[in-house]
Amino acid sequence: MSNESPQIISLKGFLTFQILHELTKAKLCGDELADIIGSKKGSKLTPGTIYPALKFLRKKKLVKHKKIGRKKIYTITEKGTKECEIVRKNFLKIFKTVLKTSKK
Amino acid sequence: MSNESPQIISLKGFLTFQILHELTKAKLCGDELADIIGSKKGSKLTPGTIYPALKFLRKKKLVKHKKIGRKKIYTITEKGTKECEIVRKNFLKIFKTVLKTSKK
DNA sequence: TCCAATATATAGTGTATACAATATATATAT
DNA sequence: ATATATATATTGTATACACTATATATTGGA
Repeated sequence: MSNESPQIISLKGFLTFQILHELTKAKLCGDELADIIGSKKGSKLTPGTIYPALKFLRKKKLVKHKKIGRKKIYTITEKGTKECEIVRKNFLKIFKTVLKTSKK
Repeated sequence: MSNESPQIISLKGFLTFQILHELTKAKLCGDELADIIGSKKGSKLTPGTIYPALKFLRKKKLVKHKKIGRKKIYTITEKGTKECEIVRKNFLKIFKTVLKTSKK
């Protein structure tokens, strides 16, 4: 009866890095980030996931926002851009071989 | 003044995936895995990190081992191989764009 | 004006890392 | 044979994510 555990190993992690990465490409509000990042993993991120992460990034001054209507449009700061580059470098160092292993 | 806070965003995560990935390339004992995975992030994984992770993978029958002297040589199982391929596919879906952004 | 939809936010919980400290077993060198 | 180094393992603590559930604020339309 559907003992279909979809996947044993979870891919939970690196959310703040993903947010910063998306903000290097576009200005987005929380809800849009929840859509974009969620679509890559199969389901939209819930408010309880995205907003605490944005709060953390704001506190660390890696992102800032401007209120437009009821939305808060987020932008990456200069500090955030630097941070994102450093983290990306470390990320690649760790996962380089995982990525190269291209399945035919 | 070295305000060199090394990195604000952590890259904690995906350890079991990393272990499985390494075991698709070679048979290794726990200590060797701690070395290899640790070297990619800058410091060797401690016993308190690597052994619980191996215990989890054993319980899930994604890896098996053979005792050789004081070492336990780990091998990925068929189930583990399948799992690793699924997880890799999802991993790439999530982080594809991160990786493409190659810094010159 | 007031209601529904949108967007944001917090509280509480659980899991997976990750560390230090400690313990135990085995192998190797002397 | 015994001391030292190696390898495995557990305990306790801490943190980052991510979820569900609930709450708040704001906007735009009826």
